[in-house]
Amino acid sequence: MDIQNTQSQMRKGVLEFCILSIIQQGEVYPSDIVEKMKLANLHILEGTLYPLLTRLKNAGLLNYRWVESISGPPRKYFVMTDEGKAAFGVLLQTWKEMATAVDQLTTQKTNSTVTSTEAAS
Amino acid sequence: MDIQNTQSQMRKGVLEFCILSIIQQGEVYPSDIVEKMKLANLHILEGTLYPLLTRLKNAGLLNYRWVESISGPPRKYFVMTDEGKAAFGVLLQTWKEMATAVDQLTTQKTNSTVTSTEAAS
DNA sequence: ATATAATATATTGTAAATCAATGTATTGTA
DNA sequence: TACAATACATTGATTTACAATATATTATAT
Repeated sequence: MDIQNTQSQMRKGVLEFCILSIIQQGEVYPSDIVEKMKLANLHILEGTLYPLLTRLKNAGLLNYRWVESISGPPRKYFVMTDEGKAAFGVLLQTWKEMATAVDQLTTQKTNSTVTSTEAAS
Repeated sequence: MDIQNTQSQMRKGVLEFCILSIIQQGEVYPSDIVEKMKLANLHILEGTLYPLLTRLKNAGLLNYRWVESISGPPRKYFVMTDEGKAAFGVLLQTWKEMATAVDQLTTQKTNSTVTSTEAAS
């Protein structure tokens, strides 16, 4: 239990949301996603990404198509389904609301000490 | 794998950060925390909160003191340690950076389709 | 007095998900 | 022919939130 753990927890929470966002912006294959996430300082490993994409695909939010590559094996390019787009809209709203709530919660002023008399209520 | 799961993941990620924030604002006991989190639409259950507080206490970020209550058993009021305040400062910075990164990532424009020729690089 | 309700701290077992490590397959290059 | 690079994928371990339940204290109702 250290700070780094809490920091990574924070990043984990938005992983799926960010990945859906990246795919919504255009077709990508897993390495693209890793790279884009890295640029946003939200690192994700392949061992995390592949099962996650499979989950999202099985949930009907994503589809993929094979695209041949000259420099290696074929790639799975992922695209959003209509259901995925709708889900992303919901998550965007959730994110905005949560970010607002967290900002409010974390920028309030300090309170005073509690006495045992006040603890009576 | 549904949207609600992703939503709750998102909220989980900021749990510790928000709880540290609440305690930093003044002494509270667990029920206070549950209530304040509820007001921010970030629900947390006691089965989650107690182990979490114990973890934070063992990590040296929190301390507590017993305060007698007239209406029931004594309460554990939690306070931040100096180490906890420092950790909260770091997390606040992490949150701000992450929120900015996520906002940027999720408000970009849509790209075009990838051709197999472009997949050569 | 005794039982019940309310409050409060705490633990246990389960399920989900990330990560590190590794595996499998394909293509290009030495 | 062997090796390196690229890419998809799985496995085992660890963490952790949750639901359910346990334990204890105080107030209230009968």
